[in-house]
Amino acid sequence: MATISDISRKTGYSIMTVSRVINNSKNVSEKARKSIAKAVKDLNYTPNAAARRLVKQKSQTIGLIITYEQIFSSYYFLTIMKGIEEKLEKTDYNLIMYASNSPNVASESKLLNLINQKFIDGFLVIAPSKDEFFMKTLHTNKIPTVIIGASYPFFNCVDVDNNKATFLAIEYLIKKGHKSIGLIRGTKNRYDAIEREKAFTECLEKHGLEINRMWFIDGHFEYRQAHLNTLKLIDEGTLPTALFAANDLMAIGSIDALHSRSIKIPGDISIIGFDDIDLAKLIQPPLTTVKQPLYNMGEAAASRIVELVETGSKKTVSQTIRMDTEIVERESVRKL
Amino acid sequence: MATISDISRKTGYSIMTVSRVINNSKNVSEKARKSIAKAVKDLNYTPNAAARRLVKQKSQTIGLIITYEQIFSSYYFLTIMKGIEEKLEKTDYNLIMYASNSPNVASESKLLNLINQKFIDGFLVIAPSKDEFFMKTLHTNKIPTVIIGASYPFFNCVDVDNNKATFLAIEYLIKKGHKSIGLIRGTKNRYDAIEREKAFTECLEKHGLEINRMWFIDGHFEYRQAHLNTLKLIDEGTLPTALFAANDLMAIGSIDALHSRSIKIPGDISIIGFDDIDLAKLIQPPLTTVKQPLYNMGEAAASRIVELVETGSKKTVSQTIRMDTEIVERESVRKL
DNA sequence: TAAAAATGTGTTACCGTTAACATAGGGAGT
DNA sequence: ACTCCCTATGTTAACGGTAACACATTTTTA
Repeated sequence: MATISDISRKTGYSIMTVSRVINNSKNVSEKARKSIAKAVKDLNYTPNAAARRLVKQKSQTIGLIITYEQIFSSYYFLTIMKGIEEKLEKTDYNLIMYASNSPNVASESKLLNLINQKFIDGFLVIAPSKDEFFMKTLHTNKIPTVIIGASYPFFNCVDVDNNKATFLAIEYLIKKGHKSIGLIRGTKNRYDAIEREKAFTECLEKHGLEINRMWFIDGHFEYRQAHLNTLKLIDEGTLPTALFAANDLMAIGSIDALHSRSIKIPGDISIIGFDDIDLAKLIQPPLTTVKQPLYNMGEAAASRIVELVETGSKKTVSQTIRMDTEIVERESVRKL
Repeated sequence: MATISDISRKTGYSIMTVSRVINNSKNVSEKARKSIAKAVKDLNYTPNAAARRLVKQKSQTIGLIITYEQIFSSYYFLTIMKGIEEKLEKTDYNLIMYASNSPNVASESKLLNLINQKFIDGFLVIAPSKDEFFMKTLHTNKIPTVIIGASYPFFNCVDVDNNKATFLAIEYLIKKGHKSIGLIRGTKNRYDAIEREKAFTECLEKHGLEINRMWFIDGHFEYRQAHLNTLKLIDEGTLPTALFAANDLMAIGSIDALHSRSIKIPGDISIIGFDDIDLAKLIQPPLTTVKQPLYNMGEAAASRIVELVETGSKKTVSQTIRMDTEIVERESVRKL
């Protein structure tokens, strides 16, 4: 592989001038710039990352921590990831994924080593659950970190206002004339699930509607659990006229279950989701849902972590960026 | 962060002796070793990865490429990954995950840069599909690579014998007295799916049993597709007495569908899976399946890639390691 | 007991890049 | 014409480690 000296030798310029061209510094003549650029191309040169890291004392790479549960509810996570990747692509930063829960990733010492060895400069964490042990490590060691999809105290976060978004969904249903509304809830130890469930009951209370615990379906943010437990409700209980699912995957699981029992959507029951994953518009009927700008959240988080890393996280005050949500009206909710 | 010179200064030994202790070289006195080891601990020293990479011209890291489909069929992939991680943990190598299909990962140039910049030393790829574009790049550039869960020509692979494993499953069903057997097939462009389907028809032919195309259910290796399409078969067709699913996730999707139509397993229909994922033993009835030693496959692949990277892949001849499979008898198949 | 080998330790150069400083030449201002 | 400053370029010294070699000192071998 070609090095900076090869370019230097080939063009007759010193390595420093070559370095300047590569780094787009100024004070380089147009002539030098051209000649060196050509040589870079001809020799197919790319800067040696290790050498750069060594001298810069920075790795120019961001670690993305995901937990196993995320991998399961994959659309959600993939969309965010895409936003992160494409934003980072425009900067000088690389991305490394770490799957946590596996015994040897994200352990306290591992995490610190990554930072200390200048292996990575900062972390992005997608929707950690409430009691995630490594979050404490991240916090006490002041490691540059941005969280996506959860509003963790003391951290930089990119999140939606779950309360507001849930009110949006429920009041939409109410406006459509629904008075009996059920909830398909997410994983119990996740912030988003907790906040949405809380907002759900608050909203119903506020509008003086009955809160019927029978209509709380455990979905764990998963397709299968939502499906199975919806079936159970159908077979053993009575149905509300509308259902609010804390994510789209569960909404879809529920819809499939309803269909398999010949229950029409939205004819017999309406359903609204949360997220607006790709699948939402592809299923029958297309799913009405609360859109989270997942892709943009990924982008925003990427920008923020780069900012933190560049300015030094110690100097900046933690802040949480709240993204807007909106109802995407499709065909799974009908007016009563 | 402490460096090797800090240790040197603190202990009075030269940096070279310190380096020797850190790398467990011999020709170091017990006294020096102890004194330095203590200082290492006291100063919480860890070697700077960038400096090492620079001088060694190696990154000591392996890239794991997974495609988005893998993320979906997550148990399979996670088990393999765990094997990889835990094996690599015992060596001096790090692991970086790359999710392909995202536009900016695994593109030709990106892949080459990773290698050229000494950012990673070699790749591990989990079950790439037949026409995966980056496999060509990997091959033509002679990049150290090991494939898991597919037998790609010209590559180092760790795989099972899908033909043999499928025969095992089908002949098990036949031995139990089944004569009408259906297939839940996987994603069409994946080697494992293709091989298992081929073996399925061959085995039926060999035993003079009818091959009924109506009983071929498309499952795409996914829970939901298998579920939906099983429902379709139940509602619109007749059922065989047994079903062979090309992976467990589909078997489970199918079982859930059957159950929701009050069809008893194994009473009314038997079903056998493939993989032996964790969920297999947890569902009702516990799933009889062909066990793939996924964890061990991950381990074996990790060992192999390290071997390739250390000895230089040019010198070694490609080989595919075949792991054994076995039937795990549980309760989803009954004797007719 | 002298020569050879093994052991423990240090010195130096280098990996590829960038930061900081140095220098030479050309224009502008007075 | 003389200083002053800007522009383009080069030189040197790091960054933190390892390899190769050198050199005592001790141990083994003949």
